[in-house]
Amino acid sequence: MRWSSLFIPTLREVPAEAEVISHQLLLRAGYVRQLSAGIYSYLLLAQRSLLKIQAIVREEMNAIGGQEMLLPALNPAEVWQESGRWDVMGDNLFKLKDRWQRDLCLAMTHEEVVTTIARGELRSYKQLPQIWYQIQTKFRDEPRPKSGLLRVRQFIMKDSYTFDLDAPGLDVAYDKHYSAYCRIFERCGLEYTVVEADSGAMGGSQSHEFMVRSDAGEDLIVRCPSCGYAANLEKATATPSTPTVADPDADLTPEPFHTPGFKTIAQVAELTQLPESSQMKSLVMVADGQPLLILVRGDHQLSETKLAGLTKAVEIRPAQQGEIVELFGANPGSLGPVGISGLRILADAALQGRRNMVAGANRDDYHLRHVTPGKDFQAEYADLRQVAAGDPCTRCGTPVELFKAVELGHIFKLGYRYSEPMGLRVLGEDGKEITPIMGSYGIGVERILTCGIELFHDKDGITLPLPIAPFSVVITPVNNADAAQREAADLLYSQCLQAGIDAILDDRDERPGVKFKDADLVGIPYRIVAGKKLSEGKVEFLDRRTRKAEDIAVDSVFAHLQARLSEESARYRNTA
RNA sequence: CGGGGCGUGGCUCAGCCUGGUAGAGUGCCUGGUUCGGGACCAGGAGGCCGGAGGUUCGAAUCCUCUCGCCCCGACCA
Repeated sequence: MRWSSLFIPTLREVPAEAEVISHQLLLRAGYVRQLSAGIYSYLLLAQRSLLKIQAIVREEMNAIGGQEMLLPALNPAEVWQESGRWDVMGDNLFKLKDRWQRDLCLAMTHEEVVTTIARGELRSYKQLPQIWYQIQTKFRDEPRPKSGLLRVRQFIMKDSYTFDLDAPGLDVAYDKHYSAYCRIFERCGLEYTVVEADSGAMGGSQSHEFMVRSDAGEDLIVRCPSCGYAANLEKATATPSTPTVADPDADLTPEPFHTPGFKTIAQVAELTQLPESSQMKSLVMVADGQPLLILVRGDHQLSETKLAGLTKAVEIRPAQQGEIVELFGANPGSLGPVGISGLRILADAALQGRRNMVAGANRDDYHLRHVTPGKDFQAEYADLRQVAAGDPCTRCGTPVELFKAVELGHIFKLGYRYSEPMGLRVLGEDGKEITPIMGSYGIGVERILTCGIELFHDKDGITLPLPIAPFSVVITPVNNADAAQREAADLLYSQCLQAGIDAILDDRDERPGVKFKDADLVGIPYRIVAGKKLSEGKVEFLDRRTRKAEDIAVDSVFAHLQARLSEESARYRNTA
């Protein structure tokens, strides 16, 4: 393509609304324009890159036997009501009415639709397994769209769904997706981590997320640098660090002491000269209307995800002050487990076996010392705490690290969550009805582009990996008015076209500086410049990432380019 | 939904406090000179100052309401 006739609106300055680097560069490099909060137009460059990403996804999905479909984005309310998600998804589901006032929604995923198709058509065990997928626009009314293309209300997703006869069959489908996803992200040139993920309150036995480390990310990942254990913080486990001070080794009785105005764990630690790890933190949560007393060690944080998983509650919220006073007769800051009855008490496993700790006295401005779990109160113990950086890894004892990441893909064993209630049945070999077991698997297509930019950029702009860059090579005559330069560039450009190389010819009537800056900004992996050394029969060949430039004879530069391209492409394929 | 910030030519912003004919840089158009890292000279186009209402002789500026965008939190397949 000839740059002079393309719409590539690059900007010199960073638009004020963009804060994360990928967002800034997507705007500056003319890839996207924003239409509204969380709604973007993908211009030429973004679309070219996204199409390359989709081609890779498609190839790998086809390679595991995936069958590509295209399902409707506009769905009738009925199927969502049938699965229960019409209500469960709440405001996140875009809902609308047609001219007859019938309820419709814009689909955020397609479990309901594929299950509807499957139950209408699948009759026999002989038809299983099935892997169905699509690459399609999804809609989610996010409460807070942000960070450019990272969290948006309309986005492209590759979503696939598998139907199997039994759990071992699902394992096979799941493993196929796992390895296909690895190949996809490797072929896109991304550095990623696979982590164990929370499978949610909706059941399901196993789930992995494919994450790219980035400060722009919204997820926190726990990883052991030694044994490779990696999990989403929501689900991660680790050994609690040893309490800073050992518990008093005696059979002591709880004893109140005055703590006027000392409400936080830190303040009480200051007063008692005992570390936070010697205290019990009491939190009151309301799970589906049921109040619960939650205990964690003073220096630990409650994981609401783990609590939700344990209680199977749909809605969990902190109790309000009024509710707390009614239940405990004291205000937050002086709450504790001693003397509480008629209330379910859940304690984090790290408190089991501890003795003589400090807790609130359920009387304003008083705490208790010498509180021993199991003796002074009874509780159910479970893993409820959020892992902290530096906690010893459960497997190998190495301190774990914590980092932010962006979720690129999520694979999920659904189990019978949809097939059972929606009545998907096939006949088995023995003539009896079987409910197929399902899996669902998603990849955020724009997130591959966005993470590619987050990972690969420098002060001059984008340095996307070759497989997902919008063009492979830019050919730049320094001065387009110079006939020799223009003709050399033209020749090379037409050679590229004939060879199927994705080249762009910068034939704009601009000064060289402008063309170089733009080429750097939009991130084309290779640049060939026809300039003043053309009179000596040489052109410059430049690698965008390394900035290495070499002078090459005009008549061999095309061969050189071909060699570099195939060498570079091979890098991404060989690792797969 | 709670907290904060911002809406002024395409982009970045000044002007607002202390009301009095709307500015700069950059980009864009025309002509000329220039041509290896965002050139220079000259001329020019482009803005209901987010919207509505109010105060005032007079509002970008003061007041009220409202809409939009961004950030933090809440929320969140």
